[in-house]
Amino acid sequence: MEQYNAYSQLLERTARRVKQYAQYQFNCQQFGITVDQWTILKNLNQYADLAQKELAEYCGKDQPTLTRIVDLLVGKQLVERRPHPNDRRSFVVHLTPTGKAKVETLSGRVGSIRMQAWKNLNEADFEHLKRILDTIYDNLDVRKGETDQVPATEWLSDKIE
Amino acid sequence: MEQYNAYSQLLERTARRVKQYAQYQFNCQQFGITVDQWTILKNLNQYADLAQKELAEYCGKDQPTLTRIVDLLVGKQLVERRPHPNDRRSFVVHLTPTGKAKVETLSGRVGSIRMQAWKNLNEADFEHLKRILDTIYDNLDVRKGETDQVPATEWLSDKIE
DNA sequence: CTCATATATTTGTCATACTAATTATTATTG
DNA sequence: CAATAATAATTAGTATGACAAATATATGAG
Repeated sequence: MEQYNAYSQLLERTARRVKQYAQYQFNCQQFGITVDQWTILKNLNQYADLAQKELAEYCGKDQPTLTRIVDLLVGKQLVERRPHPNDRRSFVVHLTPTGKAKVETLSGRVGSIRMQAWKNLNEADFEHLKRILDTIYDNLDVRKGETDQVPATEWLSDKIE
Repeated sequence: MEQYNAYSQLLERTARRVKQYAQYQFNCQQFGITVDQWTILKNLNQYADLAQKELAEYCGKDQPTLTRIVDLLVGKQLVERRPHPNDRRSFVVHLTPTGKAKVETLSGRVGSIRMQAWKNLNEADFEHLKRILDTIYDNLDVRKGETDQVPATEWLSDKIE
């Protein structure tokens, strides 16, 4: 039973290092944003003008966290909040021209940075990993069946189109 | 190249859920500590009276983070700082009787909680996962060769003895 | 239509991660 | 031995994550 604790820690430790490595490279190369901020910009560029709730869903963040990241991006003038056409409770987040330019400039460089993690691994490894992580994710759904969240599997395939 | 970004996010998202699920159960069952605090107690119980730097290494935390977690555990009277016998810069962290009792009480229950993540997976999956995560971890060693850190593989095998 | 309920966002609080800088002490070098 | 460099721990600042509560608006039941 002990080993499950160790596996969990291994997973967390690896994820932390992946993020830390990316952030380190972002800093060295003076991207001027954090890895999480990049995630927001990336998704906005892909899907364009999402409400914050949707954006949070796509980015895998909760709403308070998203609000704060959007605040920072607004401060950097990379995105702006626009009123939602049908719902005055809601905002649509829009990439500014500066933001769009940043996505386009950095896209390839982020890709190279991310790639570093996956050296020495092959397609079969990716498939294994994807299946295993999806299984874990679904094992831990606290509110199973109650919500309309995107199943783990679809979520990923959406990203890599 | 895009897919590497998505894999990284998948990994982070899964790790986050594993931690969140465990913390949720800790809270429901009123363990009175966080998952990260548990990691410290667990390692102290296993290795006994480590200097903070060593403890940080074993737990996969950096030193500032460890300092703060130890502060919280001292506040809960689960551990205490003792002077290091040979080095006055350093402290040794010691499990109090209360702390030791807590580790013993919770050990099995934490194991059960952790196990939940790994349902529907078999030994081969664990082996794959371990190998893949270790590969990633070693791919991202920023200061390769410069430090005496524990290689990924040994780190895990140490935990599950 | 009105009231109760649900939803989108924000704010607050605590815990953790990373970086840089500070302090006290130890180790090294000339 | 004295000056310098290295190390253990701490502190400070910023960002993120989880959760609870507050606010404004929308929706649904009667």
